[in-house]
Amino acid sequence: MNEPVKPRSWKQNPEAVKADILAAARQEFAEHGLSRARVQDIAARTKTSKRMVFYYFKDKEALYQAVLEDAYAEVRQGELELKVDDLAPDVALQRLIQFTFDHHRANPDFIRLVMIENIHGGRHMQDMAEMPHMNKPAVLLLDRICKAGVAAGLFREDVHPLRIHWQISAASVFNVANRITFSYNFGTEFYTDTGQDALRAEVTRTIMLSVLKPGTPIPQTPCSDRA
Amino acid sequence: MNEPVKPRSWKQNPEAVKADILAAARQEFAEHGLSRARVQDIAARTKTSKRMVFYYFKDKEALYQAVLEDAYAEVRQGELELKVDDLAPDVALQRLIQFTFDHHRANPDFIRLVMIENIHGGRHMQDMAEMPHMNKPAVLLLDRICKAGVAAGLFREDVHPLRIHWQISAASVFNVANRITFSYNFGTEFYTDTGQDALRAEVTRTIMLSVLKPGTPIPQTPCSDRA
DNA sequence: TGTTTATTTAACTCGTCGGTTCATTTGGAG
DNA sequence: CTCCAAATGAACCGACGAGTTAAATAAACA
Repeated sequence: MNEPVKPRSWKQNPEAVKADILAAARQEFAEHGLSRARVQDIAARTKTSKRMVFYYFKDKEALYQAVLEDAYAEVRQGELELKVDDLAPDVALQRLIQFTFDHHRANPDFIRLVMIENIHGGRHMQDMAEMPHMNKPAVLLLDRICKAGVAAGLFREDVHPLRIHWQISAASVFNVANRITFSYNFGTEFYTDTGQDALRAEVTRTIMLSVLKPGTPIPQTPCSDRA
Repeated sequence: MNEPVKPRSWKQNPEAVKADILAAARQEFAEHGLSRARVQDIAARTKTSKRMVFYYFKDKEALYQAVLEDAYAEVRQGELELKVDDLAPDVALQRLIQFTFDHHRANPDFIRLVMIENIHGGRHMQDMAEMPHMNKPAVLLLDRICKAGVAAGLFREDVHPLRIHWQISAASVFNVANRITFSYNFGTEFYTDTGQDALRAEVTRTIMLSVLKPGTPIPQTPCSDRA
């Protein structure tokens, strides 16, 4: 339609401005880390000015914290899009693994923020009260899948949902977080598109194997959603 | 008392001073990251002064690089201490997994440096020519184990040594690198001593299962060396 | 001992960057 | 139109910290 090309006057839309800043800051923080990120550079990525960054977020740390919270919320929200409740437990678990692998791969910025937060001892996430139960759904889903899998006689009796989650996370996070050092030390074969496919298949197979009762066949992989 | 408050004389021992600085810097960098580490604080941990840091290492980046190289060398050196060549392939692999898990756990500073390097895109390790072949022994060892395992009919025909290494690393690195965020989000049960033992056992079992031919029993875990 | 050179110290420089001040503009409500 | 509060811009400040200067002192060796 006929947009006013020249914003000779701005509309009051603080939320949009804040969102703009948040997005810019996420990139900048993810790229450079907390201390190397420059507020000036963040501002440069936005439609607004450095002054406004401090206007809407009190200081750099608060901004970083907002970015972290926002990124967590978004990524965890994305996880809810996986619908597996009507599938057989083994298929459901398999898809969950593949989905998580892809999802992390599709969100490298988030992974970097998590790395940064770990380096900083989790100092900033501790103020975020909502965080603990943003993460619950993932484990609850795994819990349901495990219960169903055991009930169906497909899974080992001693499956431990949180441990499975740990293993899925380990592979999916490591894949993104340590890409650089791993490639440099051992070559890039896993970090081509086909390499990633193979890796995902192997990770999936490995975890499935550890969960299924001995002898239970692994479901044929349904080629699944690429993120 | 009128004693010589300052040591009036010192011995010329540049190597010791450099090593002192290197150790202090490693702690400081591991704790705070590259940009948040303060040269002044590094100096404070040494017996010498800030000036000397610049005297022996030209600047902060060069010092960081020296630290990284030193840490890599030390950790990779430590890996050579594992002697498994005379063991059966399955037992050897199992011990390698357990050893790696423990070894990483015992070297959190190293892991943090690796995280930092990943965040910085590997910019500093690229100048280190020796790095690629510091890492070879680990994969070569795995290679030998795999060949022996296949030859003995214990391992699957399609084992891929580097992929196994990837999986061992993923678990061992994630365990240390993401301890903080994982505990905060999902509780600390895996990060007690007994929790770590259980986790290591599960990681080991999982990877063994993915390597062994279907039906092959996993060796009884020999309680192994704690790092 | 004397001379040279490596090592050390304290004080200083100076750019960078988070954060602020203050004046101005704009939108909106009455 | 008028007034107020929200929003914005430009210029500024101050501290923090990497890296330097220059002079002092001890070691090494003749």
